[in-house]
Amino acid sequence: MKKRSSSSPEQNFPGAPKQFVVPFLLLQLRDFNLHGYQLIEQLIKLGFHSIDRGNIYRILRQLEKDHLISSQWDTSSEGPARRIYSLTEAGEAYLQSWAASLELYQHMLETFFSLYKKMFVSPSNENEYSKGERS
Amino acid sequence: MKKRSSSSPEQNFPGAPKQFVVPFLLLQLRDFNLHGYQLIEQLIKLGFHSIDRGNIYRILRQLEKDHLISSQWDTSSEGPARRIYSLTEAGEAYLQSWAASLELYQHMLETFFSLYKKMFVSPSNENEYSKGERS
DNA sequence: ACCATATAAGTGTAAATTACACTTAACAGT
DNA sequence: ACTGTTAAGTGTAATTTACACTTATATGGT
Repeated sequence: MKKRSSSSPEQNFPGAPKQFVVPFLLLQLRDFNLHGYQLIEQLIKLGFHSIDRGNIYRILRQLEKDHLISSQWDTSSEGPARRIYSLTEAGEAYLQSWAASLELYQHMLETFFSLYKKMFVSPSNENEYSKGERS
Repeated sequence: MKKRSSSSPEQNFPGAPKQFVVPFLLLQLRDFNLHGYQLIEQLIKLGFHSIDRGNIYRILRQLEKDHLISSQWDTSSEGPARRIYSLTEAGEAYLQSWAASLELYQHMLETFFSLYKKMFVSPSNENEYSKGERS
């Protein structure tokens, strides 16, 4: 029954959405076979502070169900057993399609900042842009 | 009881998350006082295809509850009444904090693509990078 | 022996968000 | 009267996220 932050202004930049996390996970697995704990560490290094580790494990299990990654237990090294993930061929294709999507996000962000930085446009005819209805 | 696309690879790039939509809404209202329908049209022009119009109206009502935007009915023009939104001072501050957050997203995307494009690194010592465990 | 810490992989679940379908209302044109 | 466009919603199942908690192996300190 507790209330969470929602969209209220006090705090911002919640955990990056799955749409960001998934392509990063796949990208890392393209170059190395890694286990969840390592993947999470890498994500944090890449800027994903405040990610929920539990949910990352869930995302990995889901990606495996979708046959985009595969796993096998590694009991060879010391410490608790690790589930080593690797990217499947389907996963590589999926990563490619994600890259295309992220390019769209990138263009949107560029658009945002190009508009955002137009703070003080042409003060001479301000009436054209001043607050009011547009035709 | 119907199943939705989930994270399965067949289709990608779902509607951009609220985290993207909100700053764009606020940015538009910084320069013009607009009503929901216009804001939605602008979003679509900016690349937000497949947004849910109903949810945008809900987001606007929520932003108003949070005192980030304010509205008033406009019955002057023909057609159905419009709810004209304008950005509050708190909303401007919120937009600024969102801009900072979006910069972080931008850096992440840059990182993604710089890693992603490193497709075929130094084939001479491929064994260093070939699939296998990292130390 | 006992405790704390680090590593590793989870589970439980309330709250928030998203997707998809549907509704209401004003006005314009045929 | 019916169709189309503009405008602003509501209902709600499915999905995602946030926060709390659990299990287990091994190491180092007291």
